[in-house]
Amino acid sequence: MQNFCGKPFEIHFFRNHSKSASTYGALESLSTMNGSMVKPRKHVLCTALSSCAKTLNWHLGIQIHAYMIRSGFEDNLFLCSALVDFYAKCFAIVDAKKVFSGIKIHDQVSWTSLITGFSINGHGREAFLLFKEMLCTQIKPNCNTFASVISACVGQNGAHEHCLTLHTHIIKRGCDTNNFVVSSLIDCYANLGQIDDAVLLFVETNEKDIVVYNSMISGYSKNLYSEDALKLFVEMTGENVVPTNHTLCTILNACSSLALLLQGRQVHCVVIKMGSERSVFVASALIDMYSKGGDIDEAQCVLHQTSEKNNVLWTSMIMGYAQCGRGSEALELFDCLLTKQELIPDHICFTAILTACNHAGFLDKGVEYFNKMTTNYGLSPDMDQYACLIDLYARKGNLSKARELMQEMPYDPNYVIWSSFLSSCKIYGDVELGREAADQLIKMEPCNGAPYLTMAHVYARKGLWNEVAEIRRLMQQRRVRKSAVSYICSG
DNA sequence: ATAGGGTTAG
Repeated sequence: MQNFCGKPFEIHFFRNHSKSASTYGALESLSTMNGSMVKPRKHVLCTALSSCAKTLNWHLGIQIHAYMIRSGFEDNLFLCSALVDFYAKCFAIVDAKKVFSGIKIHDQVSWTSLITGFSINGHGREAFLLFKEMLCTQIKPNCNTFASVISACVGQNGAHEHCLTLHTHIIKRGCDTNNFVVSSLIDCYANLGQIDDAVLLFVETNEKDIVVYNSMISGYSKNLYSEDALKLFVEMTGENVVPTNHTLCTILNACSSLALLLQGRQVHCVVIKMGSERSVFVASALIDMYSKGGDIDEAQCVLHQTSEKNNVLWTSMIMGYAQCGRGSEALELFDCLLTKQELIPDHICFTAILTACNHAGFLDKGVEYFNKMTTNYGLSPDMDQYACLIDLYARKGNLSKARELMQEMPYDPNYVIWSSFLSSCKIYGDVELGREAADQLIKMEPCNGAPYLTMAHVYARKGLWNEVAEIRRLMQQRRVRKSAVSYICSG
């Protein structure tokens, strides 16, 4: 048995993780043909290439490319488009571009394949530029093209303008009722904070599928309209649209952010009805929802009922303990997992355990974990873990050690770090370090009155009335407002 | 025969 390159084919190669029957069939028939020395026809190669793209079967894909060249199929537009798609999906965007440039006469599919390729490889700008280039040709974009180019624009610079331009073209070409296009547009508008535009589009769409609903629900959630997200979820259920795990996660997050324990429990019922508890995504959303809602025992139950546990689930639980002040339990769980080697901790695990130490005031333990991170697990701490440790020292009153760490760490302290440091300076009445922290904060956010007020408080406690007056003068001179938020922030 | 949407956790 020979393959296209003269080496034997490995049959098991075709029995990979392809999900669709057609993918399996295409690869299977290709292997059978190969065994019987029948030359595969062009359309078989085309389907096979598409399957290689879907299953990231690089090895077979490049063999098909080689075979195409040897058999004189190099100029076939169908095969070339499929090749562009294959290379792009396998992250070989340079090869995809090369094949695309070699095509003499393009069609909608070849253009769309490369636009999608740029998009999924994170080159949103190039995707949009290529789309504009396409507009200058005879070949007009269709719904597939629009769906790709819009999702490429999400989060890009100039997304607002691009979205407007695209929407105009979409209406002109009658693609504004296509669910693929609508869901991308909703996502794009929601990411721009233009929730009204997203809603307008949503209500004007007649036969909405689950993805369109999911886009709108997560759009609401992203823009902090969690109540609307929940309302739409209920409405969707009434329309007999079946939620996916993705829907449930989004909805549970909405419940978490509103600390809506009651509604969260109802969603938990839906989760059980759908048999979605096994999804680690759903389980971690549940744990998070119960933790934030204050029902740590229920969070524990969810964790225990989840058969496949991973880092995210464990970390959610540890963070849950940390946030509700059950520091000892957080440490106990973490240590137990390490001993049993059930957890290979990463940066976020350490943030969780350091948060637990911080909330419970376990300084020695905190230092121990912080050091363990590097010595036992080869992880170099990032800003978050430094922030925990610095805050831990400062809250315990060791301000100079905290200040030292801020200088030692390979990052510039951010607003949160300076701000919590200032709070500790206030508690322990350290004028010198407090003044430094306040100066830094004022430099970072000149209009925020909070650091001025905290410093005024520190000075007043020490009876430094001249300094208090100086602060008042500075605030008037710089027109810094004492907003309600500032009062709250200054503690 | 070839191309398309929402990727959900800490």
